[in-house]
Amino acid sequence: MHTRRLVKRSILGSRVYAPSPTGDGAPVTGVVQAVKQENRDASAAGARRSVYTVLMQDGSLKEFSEEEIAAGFNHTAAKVPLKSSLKNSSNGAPESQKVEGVSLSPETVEEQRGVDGKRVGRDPDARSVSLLEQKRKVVSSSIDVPHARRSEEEVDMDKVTAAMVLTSLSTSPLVRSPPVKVSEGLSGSWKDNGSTGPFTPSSNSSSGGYWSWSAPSDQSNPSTPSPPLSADSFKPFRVPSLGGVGSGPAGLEDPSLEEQDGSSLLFDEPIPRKRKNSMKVMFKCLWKNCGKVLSTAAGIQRHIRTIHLGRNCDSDCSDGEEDFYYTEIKLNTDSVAEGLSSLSPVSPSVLSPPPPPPPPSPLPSLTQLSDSHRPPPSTDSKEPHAGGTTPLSRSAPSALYLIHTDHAYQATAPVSIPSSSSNSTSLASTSFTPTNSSSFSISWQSPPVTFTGNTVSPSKSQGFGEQRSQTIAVLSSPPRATTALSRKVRGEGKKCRKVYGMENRDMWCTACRWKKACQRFTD
DNA sequence: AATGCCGGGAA
DNA sequence: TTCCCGGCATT
Repeated sequence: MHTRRLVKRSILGSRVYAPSPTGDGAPVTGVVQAVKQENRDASAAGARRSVYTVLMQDGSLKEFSEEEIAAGFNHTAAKVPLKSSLKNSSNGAPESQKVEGVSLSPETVEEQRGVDGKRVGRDPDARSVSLLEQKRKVVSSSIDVPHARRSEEEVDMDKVTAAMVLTSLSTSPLVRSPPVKVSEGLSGSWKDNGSTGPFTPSSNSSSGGYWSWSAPSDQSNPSTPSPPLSADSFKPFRVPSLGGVGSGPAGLEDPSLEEQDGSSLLFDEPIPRKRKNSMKVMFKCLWKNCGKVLSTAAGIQRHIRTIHLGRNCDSDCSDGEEDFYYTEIKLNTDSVAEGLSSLSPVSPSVLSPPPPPPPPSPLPSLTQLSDSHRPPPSTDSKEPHAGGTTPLSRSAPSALYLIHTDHAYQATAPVSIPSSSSNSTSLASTSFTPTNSSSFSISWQSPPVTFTGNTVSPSKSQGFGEQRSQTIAVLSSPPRATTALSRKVRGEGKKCRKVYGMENRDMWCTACRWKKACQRFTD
């Protein structure tokens, strides 16, 4: 109760704009010294008015009606009041309460507030009496409250701004939430956040801290972002307002956060983060000259199964191999068609036009590519881009590539290596100097243009390995006997454990989970 | 020390 | 079969 009341009072002392006394329309600023209620009798009803006594800049006191200064409130700083009003409303404190505090029927004030969201005065006549004094008292006494509110409000605003920032960032290069630090080095981003401090209520840093689960506390363990932190940051806002513990809110957030974490975790090792768009999710067939894009996973799977794998049976006979040949892509806007055409072939970096934002992601990948160099790059090179899931899909194709040669897979020939497309290409083209093989690796990458998640069901992946091996065997014919017996030589490629990390063990292929030879990232 | 995975074993 | 894990080979 008290709090509430105080809050309302906070109006006093607020700076407001008021119509110029001269009537020329130029607003003047002043500080609210007191508020009077008129027609109290109307009390509950609504139509009451309040008169604000404002101390003008020139030292004079003037009275203004609510309407007269309302604009001023909104424009300028009436932050505090506004907030408080919000809060109050949420609390739902009835008017009666107020009354009790004051001798009068201040409720009116409350009502007003509710109406325009401004703050209100609180008081009745008594207050108006010694404006200054009262004001001071009020302010000082209620200082805590107002502050709290204020911070809350600010927080809210921060939320909004944070959301906006995130939104904008999401479009930008990096992926996921961490985007905040995009500009900085990938690695650096975490650090910075930490150093900066998680989230400071008062500053806008909240945007950063808020979303960046990069919680500082966890710096030591980058791989495990700390969702909790972010969750905590919320609490302050929500919980209080709700009054309840807020298990509800927390619960809501956690899930999402967790998801992010999961994905983020995947990326940790490779670092590459992909931007996450809010766009459309499509599934693209990675089969060599296909590039077909469908809007549903089921559809693409069927397509692959029937068209490329030549299987007639339905999903039940699917061993998951299809997963390997398609990838989930997010299209920024539209240009789906375009993307498709270009995608299918591989066009080295050049084509990439589709996703404007891709630049960032590519870079990382490029660097990595260089490392991996060599033809076999297939497996490694991808990681950077795709991050979690992608590797899977890509690896398959790539592997086939290498192996084979007579198969359709390989095809990637740069069908359209067009000149250079424009902007997007820059990134790829520039850094892309790696070996000749590069063309291959890239080709795959380009498709992923918008790669993001993956999530094709992980569970299936398992089967894929088997098939793949079969295919290979066929292609390569007799030579392979060697490996079969004796222990497999340790594969060079990354395995599920490495790619996903222990934290995401559930994302490993079953073989890896069983400590068997990895079926997903075979060498 | 961390990985990858074979050989076994329990459910 | 599915799921695990001891333990050895590799890195």
